[in-house]
Amino acid sequence: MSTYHHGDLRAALLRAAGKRLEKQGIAALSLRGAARRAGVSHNAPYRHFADREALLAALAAEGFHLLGQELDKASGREMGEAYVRFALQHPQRFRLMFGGRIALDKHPQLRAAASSAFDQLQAAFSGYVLDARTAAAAAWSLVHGLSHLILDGHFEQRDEEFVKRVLGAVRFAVGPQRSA
Amino acid sequence: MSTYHHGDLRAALLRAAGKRLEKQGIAALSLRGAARRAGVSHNAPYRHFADREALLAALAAEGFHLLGQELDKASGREMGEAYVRFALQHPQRFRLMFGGRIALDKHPQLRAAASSAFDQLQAAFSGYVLDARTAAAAAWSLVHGLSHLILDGHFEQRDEEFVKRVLGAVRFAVGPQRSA
DNA sequence: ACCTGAACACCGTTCAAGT
DNA sequence: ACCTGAACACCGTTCAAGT
Repeated sequence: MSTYHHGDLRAALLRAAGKRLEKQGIAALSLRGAARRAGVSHNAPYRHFADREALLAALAAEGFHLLGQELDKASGREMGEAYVRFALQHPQRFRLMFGGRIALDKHPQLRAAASSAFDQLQAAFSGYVLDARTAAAAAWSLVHGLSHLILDGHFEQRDEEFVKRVLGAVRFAVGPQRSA
Repeated sequence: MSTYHHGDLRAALLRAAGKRLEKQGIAALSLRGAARRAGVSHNAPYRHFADREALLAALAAEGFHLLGQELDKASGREMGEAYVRFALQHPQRFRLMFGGRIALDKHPQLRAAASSAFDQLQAAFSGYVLDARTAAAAAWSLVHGLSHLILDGHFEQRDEEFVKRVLGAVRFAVGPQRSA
């Protein structure tokens, strides 16, 4: 047995850190801890991650890919609800993705993963609104802010019903309801 | 001279930490560092803050009070722009206030300061919409999400013009434009 | 290439002690 | 009450060394 890590130490570290993330929160993430849990010396992770932030960036990238898959499954107006649902189901992951702990400039793969998810939101607006970019920015802001504020505990409610009501209270002025 | 700290060590620590916050970011905040800069032993801060999180909570509370003042100055529809402006002018403070680093449950003064600011946003909707709470939640989500996404660098633009265009793209369906 | 142990400079936090 | 120094258990990161 004695889990050897051949080429997959990187994967093992991500698995260990990902587990710890949702259970203990971002602050509990450490390179030394991940190494310990993967059964290697505290120094081995540096072969795969330049520093702690690189580990966080990799975990965040996983999150963006997962979010993209969830948005893919939803269509049109349900995408907003899917976005909020993702945040509520993976609170720590969501915070990691959007908490400003990672400098996007230094991690191009992360920026790519993020804007890919944004593109999907934007696509939902293409073709039927005048200024799709602006409408998409507003829609993203809405769902993103709602997610964050719920996670931070600033609303009394956090059920699906509440989310739908808030999202339903908004119309996009540049949208089709104007030319209709 | 030799700055004695009589009763104001707390204030001195907050001043030192606040300075460091905007310059170096949240991760650079430490009780030991604040003590060093205030000229006391690394242990003195514990007389005024139970732990590191209590220091962060106090800094965040300052931020909520400041945000409240800015919202006070603005009226009605300008409050949204004022909110985003506050975030862009105090990025690290804003992240501290909303980054999920502080457990609101353990710091009631912080929760109070936060919901006081929210009340101001909500007041802007009272009396002229059917469901003021829902509309206010949507409006807060919109400006909050926009602020965060701009800070995280997810939009190419971040000028006032862009902010106005995004905020202007939204109508609140429960608002007066329906019954009008 | 991949992994190791030793070392350095930082933390938060606790404790016993001083005034 | 307020402050101190010593101590403990953690970090991230670097370095010289092993296979």
